[in-house]
Amino acid sequence: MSDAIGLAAERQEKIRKMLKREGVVRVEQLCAAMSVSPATIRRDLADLDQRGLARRVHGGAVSLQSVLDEPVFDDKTGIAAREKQSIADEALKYVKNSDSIFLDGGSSVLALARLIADMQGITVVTNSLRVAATLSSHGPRCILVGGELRRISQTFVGPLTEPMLSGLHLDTAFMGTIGLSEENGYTTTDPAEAFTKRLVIARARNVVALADSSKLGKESFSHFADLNQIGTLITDSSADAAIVKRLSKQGVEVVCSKT
Amino acid sequence: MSDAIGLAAERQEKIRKMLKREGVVRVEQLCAAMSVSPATIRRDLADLDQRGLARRVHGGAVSLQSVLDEPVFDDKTGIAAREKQSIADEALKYVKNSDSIFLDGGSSVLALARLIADMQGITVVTNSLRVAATLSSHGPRCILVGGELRRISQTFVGPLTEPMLSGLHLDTAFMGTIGLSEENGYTTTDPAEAFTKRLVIARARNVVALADSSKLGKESFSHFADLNQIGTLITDSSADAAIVKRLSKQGVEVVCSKT
DNA sequence: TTGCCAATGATTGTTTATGATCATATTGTA
DNA sequence: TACAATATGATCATAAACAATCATTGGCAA
Repeated sequence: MSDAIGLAAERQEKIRKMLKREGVVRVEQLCAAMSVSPATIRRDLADLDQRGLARRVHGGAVSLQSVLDEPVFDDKTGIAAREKQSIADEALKYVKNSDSIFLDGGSSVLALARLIADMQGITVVTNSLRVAATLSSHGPRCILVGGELRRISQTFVGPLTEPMLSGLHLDTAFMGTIGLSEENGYTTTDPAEAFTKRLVIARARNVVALADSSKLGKESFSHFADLNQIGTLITDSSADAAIVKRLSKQGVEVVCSKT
Repeated sequence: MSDAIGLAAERQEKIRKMLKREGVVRVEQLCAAMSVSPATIRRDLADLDQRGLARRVHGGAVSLQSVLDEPVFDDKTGIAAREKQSIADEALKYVKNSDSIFLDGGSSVLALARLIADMQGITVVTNSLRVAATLSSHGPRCILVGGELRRISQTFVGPLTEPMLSGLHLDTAFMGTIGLSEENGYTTTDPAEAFTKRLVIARARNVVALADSSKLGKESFSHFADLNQIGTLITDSSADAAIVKRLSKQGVEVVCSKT
């Protein structure tokens, strides 16, 4: 009370300043700096995390800025890493021995690629530089579909992928997506990316979509699949139950990984 | 506990920094740097490995960046990186604006790719994972020829490359080689690798071979080009003068980079 | 004043991170 | 090859941080 900082907004502003300056703050440190209890600081941090102004970690919080100065791609993997990991764990059950599978460039799919790096006896076809790099030193047979490098997604896309894909047979294709809505189905940002996704879907016996719950109900620019073209959707347990139910009614097998 | 770094995120950030700077870190070294137990460091490293931000190895971890960027596989011959660099410098003179060029998987060629990463206005076609990784964040247009991953050379090879290459036009192809002899021409270790090299040569208007002096007079298993199929050979100044002279007489333009 | 409300602090049981121990696996060396 | 040295993963105990709950405080209006 003596020199305690009264207003919540005032404290949070100060926390943000410290975060910006130091990158990391501890609960304990903040308590001392503002003469308030740990409970209050935790509430403030939870609030900041909720509003996307900081990232809560055990013991304190870290600046989003320090996460953001890395390549665009790594951010995506960092943000909902836990959900993506659990989605990947679930997806692994759809990989059978001696299958040939396709992995595209989504971050959940990349998490799956890491699990697959320890397998043998399957064939991985991919258009993702990151997947190929993950499997570069060891892992199952790896075939990369050529094409033009799209830097933002680190994938190879475009019409050049066609002649190569047309010669391949795929058991299961695992695909990420940017948006998934009941009206427009599966959508992504780039037409060239969508083109390649459509080719893959056409050649795969089964298609499994990996989409964390933030993708549900979203729409992006370029359509690449209708709902009924993709047999299985794996998402996380935070998924909106109403949407999941309606998708199920439309014949999509929806799997929610446990968090 | 005294000056131990408290937050896991903070430690991992620091580990990544060290990895970026040094390429390799050891558990012991990290324990000392942050005053925590080996168990904690191992957990951090396992976490980073899981998230694809580092690669765990016995005794510590290595940077993923270095795995893809560093030409670790070229010093069995004892040829210094400096010579390969000077060969690459020389080769750069054969790249003209608005060209489309091919870069294969040799280590001298990789050195050339690093120089080209700062250029614009050309198109790079490659079958090398390392070249693609080098150009992944920025650089000229990059097209990767698909195929099956050959781990030892980190290239994509085999019959699958054919449909893709057959649609492309190449101004200049820059190629490494394992052996180069007057009797057998250019040779490499792997038939699948040779197959792809032949395809490229057939589609390129000019071919420039990059071969450090240790390759001259050597022979490997699989033939991919006759001497007269490759117009220019760039080697280093330690090259055997007699061989160089005889090659020149056979119509090959031989360039020796200055050390 | 009285009563209400929002914010804070304290208490509780639970979860998470850490370090120590030990059996096993890996690496380097004779 | 066999051996020694080291690194490792698994397990457990401990301590710290946590979420949930409830009590307290102080401000404000009727």
